[in-house]
Amino acid sequence: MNERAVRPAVRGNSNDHVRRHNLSTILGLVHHGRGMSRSQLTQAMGLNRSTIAALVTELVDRDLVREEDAESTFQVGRPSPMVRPSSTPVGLALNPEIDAITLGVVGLGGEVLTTVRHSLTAPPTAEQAVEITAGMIESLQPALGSAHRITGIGVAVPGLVRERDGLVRLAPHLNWHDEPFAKMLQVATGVPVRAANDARLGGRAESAFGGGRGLRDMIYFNGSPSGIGGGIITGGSPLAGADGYAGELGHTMVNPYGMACHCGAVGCLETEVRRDRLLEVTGLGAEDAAGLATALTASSDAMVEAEVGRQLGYLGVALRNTINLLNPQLIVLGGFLADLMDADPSRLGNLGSNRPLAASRQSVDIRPAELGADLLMIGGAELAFESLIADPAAF
Amino acid sequence: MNERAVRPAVRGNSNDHVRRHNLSTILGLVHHGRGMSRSQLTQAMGLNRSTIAALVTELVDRDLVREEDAESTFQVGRPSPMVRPSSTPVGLALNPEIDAITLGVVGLGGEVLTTVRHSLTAPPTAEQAVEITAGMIESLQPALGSAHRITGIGVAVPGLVRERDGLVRLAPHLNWHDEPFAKMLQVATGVPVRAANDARLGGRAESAFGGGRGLRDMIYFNGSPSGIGGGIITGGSPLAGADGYAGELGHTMVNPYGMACHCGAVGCLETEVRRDRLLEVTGLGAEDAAGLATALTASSDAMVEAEVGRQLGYLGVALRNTINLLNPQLIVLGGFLADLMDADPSRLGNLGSNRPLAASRQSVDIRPAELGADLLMIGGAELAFESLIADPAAF
DNA sequence: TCAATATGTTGCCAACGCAACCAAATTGCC
DNA sequence: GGCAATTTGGTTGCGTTGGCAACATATTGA
Repeated sequence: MNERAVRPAVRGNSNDHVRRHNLSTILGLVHHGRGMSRSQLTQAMGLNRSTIAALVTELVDRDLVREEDAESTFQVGRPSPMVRPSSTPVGLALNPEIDAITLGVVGLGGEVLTTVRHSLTAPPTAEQAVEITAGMIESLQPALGSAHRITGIGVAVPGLVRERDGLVRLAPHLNWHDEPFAKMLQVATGVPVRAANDARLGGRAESAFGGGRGLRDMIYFNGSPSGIGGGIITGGSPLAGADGYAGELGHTMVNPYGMACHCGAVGCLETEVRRDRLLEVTGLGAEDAAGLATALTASSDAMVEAEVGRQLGYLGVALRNTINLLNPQLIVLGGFLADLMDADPSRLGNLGSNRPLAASRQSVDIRPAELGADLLMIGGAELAFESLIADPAAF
Repeated sequence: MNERAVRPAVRGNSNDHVRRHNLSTILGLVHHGRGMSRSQLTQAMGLNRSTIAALVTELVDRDLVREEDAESTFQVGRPSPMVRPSSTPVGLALNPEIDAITLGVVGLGGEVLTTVRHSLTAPPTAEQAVEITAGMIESLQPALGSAHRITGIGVAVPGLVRERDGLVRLAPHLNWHDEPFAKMLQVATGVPVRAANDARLGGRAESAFGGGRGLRDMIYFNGSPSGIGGGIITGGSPLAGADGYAGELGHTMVNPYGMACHCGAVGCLETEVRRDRLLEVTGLGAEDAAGLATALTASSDAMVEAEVGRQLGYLGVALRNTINLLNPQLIVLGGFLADLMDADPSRLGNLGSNRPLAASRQSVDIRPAELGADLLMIGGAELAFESLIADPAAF
């Protein structure tokens, strides 16, 4: 709650601010809870019943939430109507990758309505990605019809993104350097665009709708074919850092005698813990990656066991460091890191020679991710909904 | 139904909260800025002049701030009076150590008014520390007189502290285990007590009044005789983690083939980067520690150079990890880590094989601490003032 | 049937911050 | 020295918001 001198604490009419804050809080609760009864809202916010009623009515009028008949709660008393997200506002989530561009239509409440995948034969330039995306949105328009309203586009970029303005500083696999992607796409589509690192958005998705629901301090580790990234949630909100680059868990030093990383340093987590090596030792191809988890647990091969042990050891170092540094309640492992954990669940449970401080260790749980393929769509939509939820009355 | 008794996770906002928030913001600005003119407050907060006037008047009536004649600004227009922290409210800062207990009286604005040091021949038990502290406060009372009012006590503990309730989980050098120190001291003195890790409080002090003034994302590394700790500020407020244990930078893994740490892990930063080794190679005793900086820079001894290089290398690993993880604007080195940096300033400037990601590296500055001996007194007082600043009208 | 727990609606009150006005104080130009 | 321009302080009345109380109503379970 500490306001800093550098930024105005309050702007404009503060009566408006109260209203805005309350509308925002209700919409946020309904969005992240996928629906709450009025009495739950009243309790959660500590406001008067009549105040909640007035606020909910305004959100209904603005077509941002709708009220449904009460669910049977088997409780004494008059049932409280459910307040659910309206299906009218939708956020678009975009994920440009080397072999495809994926676009999702996501409703409030984090429900993925549609996903469209545009396959590519070569990594797209930023210009191509903008053009293709604009076309995909164009072709979605009839399906969306007038029943939906697009609130924004959230782009999950496999690279470093300056979140302030959506400048892609570096996306090595796409070979993008300093591309003002958010601005380009906004000009092309006329829709507000925000962009962020993909793993960071995955973390937001797991925090909002996955294993981190309701937790204030969690860390998401994402293992992708091209490396390891992460997203940190502290105090209930995503940790961005000065420019939005925070969460680069893949570049934690785990082996001083390890290989040089493409980032210029030595012994980074992502040079030691790699999906391709796991596929290699299990004899799988990149196209069989879905079977990696079963292959790892089923295997009794010594080579496989050794590689799994080696990688889990390095992962443990990174876990220990982050637990000591951030004292999270939960660590969520996504992508192939979840497969790796499944291959020897006890190993990460007691971190052996990588013991975090006992007190911090006691309060943390390490679990695989709950959200699956839709992770980045949900995370991207969080970005797309952000300004709507921050100020529902402005829409 | 009395909702105010409970503290729900998400709170709504009401008119009362607006007032409280605005009073709090003004008092926080005046405290951290050590005084601001009314017009500056108006600009910083974006509120109406008359509103600021009413708020400042209330704070003056409550004897939390005072108004002084305007300073000459050489600007056209009617001069705006300076709003400065009142000298009435004082926070007490306590720092129990193995060889002494230090108690400070600190005014709003972070001004250390008095410091009393009680030397010890043996590390105190928690009970002894409480007793001694109560006596020290008692003997301070006449000096304080009725002109000052104690708002609280903030304890800087060399160990792990659960910030929620001030339980000292482990203070190895004091040999305290699970001591409810804050509660004990509160019962003994009748004054609200909060406790936190010493390095975390050092970070808050540097953030509020040192090199981190006005920055939203910074990290403080503290090198003490007994180890390395740290404090993290993100988004303008201290990062606590689930229980307040966040910031244990001393237990970052920097050398997998290093020594076993007392924490149970191997190769922690604080087992490799140690003040006692620096004193040893420079031929200094523990009592000459103040001369360490000059000894290190003056020395041309190869042994010294090698040890400095070795320790800077390991420190670099920890810096790289935290920069990649948290993308701070500033890293402040305190204690003997500042001496270490001074011995070879260029070394940490370009981190060599410990290169953080270029984008994150560009936005970070690495500097020695600005605050000296009063660091923990100022940091402790921040804790003591916290509830006052959060709700000035309650006092 | 009654008690308990909800919601809906209405009217009133207190509090907040703002706009508008006038007064005051300082700088800079003539 | 005088005057305009500029900036801020002081005071008052206004609009908005949320809290609260009171009463009617809906639903469940004993």
